[in-house]
Amino acid sequence: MSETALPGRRGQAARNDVVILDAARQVFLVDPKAPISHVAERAGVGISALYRRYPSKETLLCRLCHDGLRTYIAEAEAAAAEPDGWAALTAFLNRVVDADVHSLTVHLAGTFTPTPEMGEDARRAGELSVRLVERARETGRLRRDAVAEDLGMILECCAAIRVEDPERTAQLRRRYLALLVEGLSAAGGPDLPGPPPRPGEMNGRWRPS
Amino acid sequence: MSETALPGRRGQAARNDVVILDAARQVFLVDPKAPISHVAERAGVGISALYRRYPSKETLLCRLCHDGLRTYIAEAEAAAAEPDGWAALTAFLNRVVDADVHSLTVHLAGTFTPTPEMGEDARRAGELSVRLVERARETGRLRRDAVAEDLGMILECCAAIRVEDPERTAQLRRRYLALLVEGLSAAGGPDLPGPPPRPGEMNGRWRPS
DNA sequence: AGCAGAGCGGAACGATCCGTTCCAGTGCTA
DNA sequence: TAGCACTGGAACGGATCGTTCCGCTCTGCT
Repeated sequence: MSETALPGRRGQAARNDVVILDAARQVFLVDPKAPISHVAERAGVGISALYRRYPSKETLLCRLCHDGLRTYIAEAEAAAAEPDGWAALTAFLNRVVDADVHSLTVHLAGTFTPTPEMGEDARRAGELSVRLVERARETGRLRRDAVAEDLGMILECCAAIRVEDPERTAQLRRRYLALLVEGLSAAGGPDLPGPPPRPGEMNGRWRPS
Repeated sequence: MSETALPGRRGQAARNDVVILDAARQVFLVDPKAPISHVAERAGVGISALYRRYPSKETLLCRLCHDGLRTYIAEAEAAAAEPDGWAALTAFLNRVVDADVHSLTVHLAGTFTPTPEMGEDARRAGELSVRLVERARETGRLRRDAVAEDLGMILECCAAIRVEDPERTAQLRRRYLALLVEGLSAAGGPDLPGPPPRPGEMNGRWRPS
């Protein structure tokens, strides 16, 4: 925040950088197919301001998606520092749901061709998820038939919850995440039906469309 | 099925009636904004065959949506006949998820102006849901802070699960529905966070767009 | 003070898409 | 055989959207 004091044209440009990114996040969160002009309007800038920064819509989408992936990784690494494996898992899920990372990363996939670096990050995210689930299982509070790939599906479920008011959306998502986590912790219950999700099963979207 | 034997032009027309409806369901399930030509292709008929039956795309969408609503009601009434309240609720949820009714009814809302009859049916569906939850609560297996409106949200969660293969999609949905139901049955656990969903809170879509 | 140019707003363009209409063909049915 | 219900699919007109372009402003440097 120390550079918000920058005055003049440079300052406006620097401010626009973040304003545009914020607006894009909000707009594409609500409608992944929104036209680029909506982003400009929401940001209160002209279309030129967008095209000065990103050579195409695809580039902007890619940036947004990659940012989301990085947030996911950061939260996973933060959770890894938590000593209790169960608390680490639940805190991680809550943070990721609150940050609305999943909508951004997943609902945008398929609208652009991913960079190699993103593939690398996606793999790293996968590894961290596995580790998180392993540690949670070791505590004995996680049901034994849960797998790492369940995390993505659970996040997908929560991302589906959406109402007009963003704050209320967050509240409701926490409610159903709690329900799902309660289900995850049922050690005594019956096994979950069906074969669990396989790695990469949900990623049909990642081929360039 | 007794009329599939009808030969000739009349028979083709009768067969096309159901083929078109089936195709429309499949297509709009995957992409609610799909063009009408996709439906025609999937059905293996020309566009005229569609417009002979429905005066506009909106009419077809409305029909699909209303059919889904009726299925919901039918399943709810069937569940009401089940003597055990908990079994009634879980069976109902499984049937509705399997029938993929929620995607049709909800993801299509807002793309047309609902008929008064649909409003009536929607109210009836709401009443049946309340009754279902009440009976399940009386058995003591349903957590006390669950409300009828939770059902819609749970269905929304399940509808969010979707992979390429429809059969596999159904399997996975059952898995996460089981997780959610397990959470619903946790009588001893902590209360769910946040205020529960209010009636009509999820229905911002029902205004004509 | 004056100027080069970075940065900007938004109109204009061209491509694509999609709902709907229209017409010529086909094979029952009477 | 004449009429007609039904059909396939081309054609049309309108809307949408990504991108380009042009004229303007205001800054930072000389």
